[in-house]
Amino acid sequence: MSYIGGMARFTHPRLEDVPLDLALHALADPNRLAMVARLAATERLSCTDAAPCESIPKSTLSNHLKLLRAAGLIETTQAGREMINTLRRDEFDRR
Amino acid sequence: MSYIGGMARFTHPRLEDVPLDLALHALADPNRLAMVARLAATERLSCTDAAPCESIPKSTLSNHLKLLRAAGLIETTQAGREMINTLRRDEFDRR
DNA sequence: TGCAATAGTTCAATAATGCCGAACTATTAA
DNA sequence: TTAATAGTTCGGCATTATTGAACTATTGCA
Repeated sequence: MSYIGGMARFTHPRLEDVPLDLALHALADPNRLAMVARLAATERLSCTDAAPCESIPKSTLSNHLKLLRAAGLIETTQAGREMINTLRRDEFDRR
Repeated sequence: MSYIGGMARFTHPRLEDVPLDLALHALADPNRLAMVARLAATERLSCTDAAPCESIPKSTLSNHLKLLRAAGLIETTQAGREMINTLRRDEFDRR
């Protein structure tokens, strides 16, 4: 039994619950900013593919994405063993 | 001998020399964000008057303003024994 | 003048955050 | 069932931030 594009596992905040300084903090890092730029250009990137460069360890990458998620900037859904990330443009544009 | 509104003592970066993530970092703090909001509303505030609340020690306050200055967001000039801060709106609007 | 008061800066120590390796979970493929 | 892939979690080290104390600069006043 398998299901595709699972709902699961990640919680996303309502935009009105994210304080502005939290969103700014998430963007206030060169690597995270680059990741957001990639997402803005590409839409739908796995965790690994979102990486701005090879040298960043996957635990750090995972943590960056967690922060961006908590800031309401990205949405993550599971597809197979990959975690697909997309930009939440509504949020991004509104700020 | 006394002079008014001295040039002195603080260096301000050229806007094009400030990386975006540095500017975002400066804003990514609730207290600094509140200070910028006060400056946006009031224009011309001394260090002490820019404080978002009483409980913040002056050394911290001074440090916050130094960061905002380094981020190109505010301009500081000396007037007597007060340091007058103003928002650099050009920068603020451009970002 | 000189002394006290005011406004803010600097510095060093502690407190708080962030990064990353290692171990772990989940899913798919063979 | 075993191995490989994709990512998460956690604990410890490293980097940053906060802040009290000492200092500098300017002004007011006796």
